[in-house]
Amino acid sequence: MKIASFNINGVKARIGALTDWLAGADADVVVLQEIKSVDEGFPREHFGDLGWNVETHGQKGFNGVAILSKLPLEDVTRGLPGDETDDQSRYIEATVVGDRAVRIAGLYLPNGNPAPGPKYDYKLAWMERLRVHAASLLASEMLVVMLGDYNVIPEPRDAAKPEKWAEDALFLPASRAALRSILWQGWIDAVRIRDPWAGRGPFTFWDYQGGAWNRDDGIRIDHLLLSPQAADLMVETGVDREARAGEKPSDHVPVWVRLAA
DNA sequence: ATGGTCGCCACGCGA
Repeated sequence: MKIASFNINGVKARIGALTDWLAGADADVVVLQEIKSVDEGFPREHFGDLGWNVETHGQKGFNGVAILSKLPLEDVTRGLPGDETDDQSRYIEATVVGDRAVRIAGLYLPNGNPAPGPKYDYKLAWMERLRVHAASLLASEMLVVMLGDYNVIPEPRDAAKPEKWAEDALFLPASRAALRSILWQGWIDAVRIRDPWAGRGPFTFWDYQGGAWNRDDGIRIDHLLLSPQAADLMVETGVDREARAGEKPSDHVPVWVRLAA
């Protein structure tokens, strides 16, 4: 089972790029972030005609997440537990059954800029809720893949120019510590362990501004976290860097993992 | 030091 994450920065603007990527990706399950659409506005028929089951958790204008799956999506839940007053659409979960059942958790973690400030407070509070919920996912002992746009640069080598991000919510010590506190529960960062002693990158995001792509001034903020049971079945992982060079690209590229499940 | 680019949706906001 191949499972991918793609922050598409507007599903309506990305129908072409997303369709093209899907045609060559051989993915079974794809979680999307920043669909920037309400549920009714999602091009459900377009992707349905291509054989995808679609579950969305949309929002007007901003945010919004979705899951596309070739296999049926079961036990779908929307929203991150822990705060009934949080009305931002950033989290969706579903189970996909291939050779084995895999729990898929798709997330769009708050950006948090400017920091300090209320947006950064929201980011850290959201990460604390994610930490608590992630622990319950691990306790389930299911195969779990928790993936998406984490909006956190884990380490200096995950940025082309780490010094540029020193004051940014994506790289502040508290953001990195909060991500580590989740990882250290026992999650496996699939792209990182592929080559644990490698140098910089691979990157998953290049800003539209300032020619960041042409300078390869990127960061790694889209992550695949695997439960130990899922990591045992990991056979391959990758970052589809070439998607950033396509027509009308998102500022993020897909990341993916293949499980023997 | 500043402005640089997108998407959404029709204006400024969020990233």
